[in-house]
Amino acid sequence: MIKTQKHAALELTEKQNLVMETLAKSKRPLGAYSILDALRDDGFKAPLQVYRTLDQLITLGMVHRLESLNAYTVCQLDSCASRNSQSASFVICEMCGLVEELAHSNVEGIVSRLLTNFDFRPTKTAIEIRGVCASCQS
Amino acid sequence: MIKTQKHAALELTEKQNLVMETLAKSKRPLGAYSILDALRDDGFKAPLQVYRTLDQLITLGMVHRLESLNAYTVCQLDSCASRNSQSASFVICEMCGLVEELAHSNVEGIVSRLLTNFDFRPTKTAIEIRGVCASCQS
DNA sequence: CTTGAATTGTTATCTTATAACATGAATTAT
DNA sequence: ATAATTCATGTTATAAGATAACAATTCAAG
Ligand SMILES: [Zn+2]
Ligand SMILES: [Zn+2]
Ligand SMILES: [Zn+2]
Ligand SMILES: [Zn+2]
Repeated sequence: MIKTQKHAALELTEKQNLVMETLAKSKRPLGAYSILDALRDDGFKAPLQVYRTLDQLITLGMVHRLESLNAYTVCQLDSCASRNSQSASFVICEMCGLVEELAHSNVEGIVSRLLTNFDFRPTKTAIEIRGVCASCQS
Repeated sequence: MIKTQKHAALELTEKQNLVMETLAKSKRPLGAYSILDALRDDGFKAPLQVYRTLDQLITLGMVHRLESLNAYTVCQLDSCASRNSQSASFVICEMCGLVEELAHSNVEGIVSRLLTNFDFRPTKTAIEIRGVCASCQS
């Protein structure tokens, strides 16, 4: 085959594209069952089809799971997909639901500083800062 | 009444004490249903009794929810209860299940630095760093 | 082809969490 | 004191999230 492995990895399957589009269209993170409902007419018939597709996209660093919401959102950065990053940091507005991803570069140093006294090798970091966003503070 | 409000707040109800003891006895975080099973003979008959008690203890800053595990653990610090802190940071070993809480003082500055460009007022921060602990690295 | 591995589909089930309503205790008003 | 209101707790039912187990399909060697 002619395609490089990396190139092939970037070509998403039909199902992966459908989930990406559904998440991208939504302004808010979606639960797996909301995604399922949105894609009932597109070949998704059971939760597992959604969960498997989400797992694939998460492994690619294109989707993240919001742990404190049990919900999923498209990655807002370039750096995650390019490094297949499983780690992501978010601010989440409790009033309007806004979710914004924090740049990777800011987070890395911070994590290692947090761990200075903790002989601990991190593999996956989840930072979720909940509060009130700029426009909801008025 | 003679007791100050603060004093009263520190006196836990029977149910709160039972949940605290159950969590403290366990070396690992527990799910709500595990707590329920452990306390079936002590008056807990439905999930909601556990969830309501957990909510109260979380509000007091004595228990934290581990978002990435859907599980609950006793606070390991003094600072959380004294300030009713809802925010907590943990390292979680993926090999042995060890959970260790990171000191509040280290985290606060870090969060505000993360938010320097993000006109965002944080109310509750969850940091969960997964990886491999010291003893599991051998 | 045939076989075995990997992926996908399907059903059933498990875990986690909350809604809705009932009951009971405590506080306040008449 | 008793009725009315409020607040906490109990109970049942159900929603929402996730996975186990197995069947069907695809696809690449041999
Ligand atoms: Zn990302
Ligand atoms: Zn907002
Ligand atoms: Zn704590
Ligand atoms: Zn360990």
